[in-house]
Amino acid sequence: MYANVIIQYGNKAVDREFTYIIPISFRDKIKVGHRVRVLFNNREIEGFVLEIFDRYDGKYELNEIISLVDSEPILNDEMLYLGREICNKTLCSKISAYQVMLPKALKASESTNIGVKKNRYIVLNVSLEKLDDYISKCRYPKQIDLLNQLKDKERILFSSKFSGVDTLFKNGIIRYEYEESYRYNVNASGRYKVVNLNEDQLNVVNSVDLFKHDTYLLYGVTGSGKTEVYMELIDKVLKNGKDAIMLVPEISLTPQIVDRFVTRFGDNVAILHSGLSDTERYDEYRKIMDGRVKIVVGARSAIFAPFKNLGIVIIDEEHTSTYKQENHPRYNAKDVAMMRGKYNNIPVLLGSATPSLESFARASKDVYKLLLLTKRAGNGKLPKVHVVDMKNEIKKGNFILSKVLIDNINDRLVKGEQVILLLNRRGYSSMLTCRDCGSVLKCPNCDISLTYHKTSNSNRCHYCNYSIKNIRECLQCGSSNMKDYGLGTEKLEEELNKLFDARIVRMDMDTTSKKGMHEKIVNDFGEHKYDILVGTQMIAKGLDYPLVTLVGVINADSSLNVPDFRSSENTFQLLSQVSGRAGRSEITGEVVIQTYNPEHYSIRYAKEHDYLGFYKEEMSIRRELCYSPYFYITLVNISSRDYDIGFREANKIGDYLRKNLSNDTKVLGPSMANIFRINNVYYYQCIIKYKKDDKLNKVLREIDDIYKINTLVDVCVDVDPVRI
DNA sequence: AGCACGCCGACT
DNA sequence: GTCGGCGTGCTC
Repeated sequence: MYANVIIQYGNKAVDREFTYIIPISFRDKIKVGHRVRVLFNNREIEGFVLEIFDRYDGKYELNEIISLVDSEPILNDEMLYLGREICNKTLCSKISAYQVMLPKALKASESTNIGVKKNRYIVLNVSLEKLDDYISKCRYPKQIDLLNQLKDKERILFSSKFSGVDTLFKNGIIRYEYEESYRYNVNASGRYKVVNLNEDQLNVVNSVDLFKHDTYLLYGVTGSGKTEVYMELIDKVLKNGKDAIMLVPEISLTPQIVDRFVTRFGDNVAILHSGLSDTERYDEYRKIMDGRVKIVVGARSAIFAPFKNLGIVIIDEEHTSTYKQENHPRYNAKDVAMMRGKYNNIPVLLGSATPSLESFARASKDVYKLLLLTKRAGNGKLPKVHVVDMKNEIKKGNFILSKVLIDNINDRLVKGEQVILLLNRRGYSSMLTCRDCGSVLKCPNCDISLTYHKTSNSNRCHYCNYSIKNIRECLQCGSSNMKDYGLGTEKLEEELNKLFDARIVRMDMDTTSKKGMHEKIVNDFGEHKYDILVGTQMIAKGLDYPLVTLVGVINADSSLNVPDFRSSENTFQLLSQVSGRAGRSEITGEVVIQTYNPEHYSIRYAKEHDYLGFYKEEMSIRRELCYSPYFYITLVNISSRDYDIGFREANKIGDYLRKNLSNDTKVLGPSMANIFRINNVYYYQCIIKYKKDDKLNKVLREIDDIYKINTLVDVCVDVDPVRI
């Protein structure tokens, strides 16, 4: 018997199956999906069995498989299917398609020592008579105490508090029992209660057919109680004896949402997010594998939860780009959800207050089934939105905060209510320029200006992490006449401290990089330890604070000026989402949006809470410019450390695409990428727009094959990119 | 990724 | 003559 094995071994050139002989000793045990140890190129490594067969006609002298790593296969049939589909759709390497589905402890690699934690229990090993006999002769009070405890307890968890336990063990009085334990546990806070659904919510729940595959789009305004709907559906799925996956964006996987699920479903829930250590992640994964939990709540990779009887997949905030992995393999959890939906014949539910144009377009063409929640659950009103034209404010000398916003903040502080301020740029100021020679302080490795961070007194590159401390003089002309431009969260925080006598907390990548800080800020703000929360877009999603009645957006244009065809959509979504943080209880909230483009349609429609209006206008632009959802987009990224080689090869690739793809397919470029140079690597890109092109997959694979052995140029295909 | 094989310059 | 430079190509 033979097995085809795929291994993780550096170069893309070895991303194929290699054949090994299955030794007689485990012929009856080995299955497809098993993790095995093999000798490859004189090194012992791990791989996955993808095929088992009886006859080998090839010409190689084969090695035997050394051993099985685990007693059961790591990849089940569904995962093997998902791996093939992901590889096919995203043009990634085969091995990465399988590895990405697994926690680190279960990946095929050279060595892992992430083990299973076991609890040790002390159990009585002799009859009660013999025990009494032993106690009467024993001179140690601590041992006697322990033995007396064992008289009416089946077992006692081992602890270092005891003494002489090993002596008792050696004397055969007690024995040890071991049991697997899980390191990560969350308990309900008791802050949440299970609420009854209103009529609208019930209608939505009842519209979902749990016994066949369909994709549903739940379009529900902020605060309409989508989470309650999700939980009710999951409850029904559980009652049918099936399991559920619920995806949320990483940054909204806060203790709040976890708490709500644990409150309702207890220890039936596993949590998967990037904050877990490798061992914790492994434990959560094992809870799923072992059937100890029926629900997983998690970020992107939780879509691979190895449930054997999946009943529903729910994707909250479906419009967010975080479901797409931005590095290899570039899979989108939404696509994987559809694959699992079809495979298991179960519903997939996408939910959002601002659905992506792609999803809403599919819903309006009945490809997805549209479900609606048009009212806020507690009959709360959507907040009133003021748009402030900063061009006028600047004339009045208000550079950072407008008068309206200052007045409103003061008003809330007096009333003891809370304020959230969004500024989508971290750091202190966005650039440092010399007033004498006009030069801008730039990253030496990237085509981008350095951001000044006052807390660390350094100028940092947000792309390559380059950092230079304490710049007082211009590096070009030596002048000390330096001026910083642009506004970041640090400077805003400083300004707020000057203007208000309030407790202010800042939440951005810089204040949340330490483990647990994100949760701490979220919790502390929730307990009203602060009055004002300042932050980047990570504050826009999911947070639910009844005391927040004012939301301010400081520079609404920052996401508008990004050169991406989705910048209007992203801006509209961000403004709508952050506005939704205001007035979630009885008190109606207010939102102040500061902008230099008050007439821009994404700001106008966000002001009116008019998703449909925005949708229609944006769709007509997308149609005009041949963008998604009217055309599919695939990006071919070409990068090189050598400017000329990159340019030459990018042009070759552009020509090749134009020559070999269908006539109705449009190939743009190559052009220089948005940021041309990052870490001294030059980036070019070709954009492919198509409605249907049977040749595309084949042509892209050809290009991939040619360049996978080229060490000077890197070619990376991104199907359905979320960013251009 | 490693590691071997292979074909040309400066050395005991 | 040989030791070793790292370019190319293979790994079951």
